[in-house]
Amino acid sequence: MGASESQTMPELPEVETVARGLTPHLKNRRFKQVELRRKDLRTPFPKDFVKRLEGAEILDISRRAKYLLLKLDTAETLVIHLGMSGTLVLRPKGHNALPEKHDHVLFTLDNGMGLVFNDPRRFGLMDLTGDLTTYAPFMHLGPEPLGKLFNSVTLKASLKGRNTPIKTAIMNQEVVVGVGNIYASESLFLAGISPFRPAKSLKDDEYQALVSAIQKTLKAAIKSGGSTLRDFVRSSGDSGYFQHHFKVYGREGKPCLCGAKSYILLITPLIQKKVQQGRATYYCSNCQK
DNA sequence: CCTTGAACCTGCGGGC
DNA sequence: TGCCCGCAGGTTCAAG
Repeated sequence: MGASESQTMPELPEVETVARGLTPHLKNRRFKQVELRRKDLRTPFPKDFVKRLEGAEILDISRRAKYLLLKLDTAETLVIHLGMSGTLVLRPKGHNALPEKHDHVLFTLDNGMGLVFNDPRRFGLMDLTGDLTTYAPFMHLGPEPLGKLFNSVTLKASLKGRNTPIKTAIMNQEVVVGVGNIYASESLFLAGISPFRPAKSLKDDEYQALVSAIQKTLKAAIKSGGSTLRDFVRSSGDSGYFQHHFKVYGREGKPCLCGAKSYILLITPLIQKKVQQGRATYYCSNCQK
């Protein structure tokens, strides 16, 4: 039937879902051919990019922060960031369709399958590195939100003295990785914390509530992505995985789910939207203090 | 060091 | 219908 595809929108759960979805198709395959259809994305492709990839075997597919990592048998790792609008699309063997608009990189695997990187806004990037432990773009990344290094103690410590709004703070990849504009709003709503509070001003139990909320939100989104993946085939026209069950994001003017359950309030609280640091924040002023 | 705002780029939808 | 504006899920850099 249709092409086998990887559809993504790029916060941690989406990148994680892509990594998991690509794994059965890419693991232990080799890049037979790589074609660049332009010389750069957000950054230039590294020197000899094609030459360094062609013939290499993909040993493992993983994720760090919002980056996809393809470990190769050449002692290098292909680093891919999807930016705001990047997608990786798998094409079945024999699928000889002409490249579409914004198809920037065409990979052909040794079994004939294709992998296409499409990115209209070109905020994505691809790079190759031999040593991730000294890879400059990763040196200042904060802890993985689902790892042991992310907890109320470490979060509080990293936000000490910070007056920046807590919503902005948790989107800072040096504080914790993977949380983007959607899940920042969602997590703060779940934690009952106002996005406008200074980052340093939370009480200990609030840092704990926020850590738990971030983890719960991201885990649920990953689970949702995985269940929607359905063997990695996406019907065309589908707008994406997770649009459906956001509690606050994109719901400006709609009734808050918590408030709607209240028998005490005479009016139903509505979700509000405000711009913080140039990004839309959605929240309920009744539920979040 | 901390914080904010702008820049990068294209497409889409709403308002007039 | 067409044009203009604002907005979009990320990251980086400059300036205050």
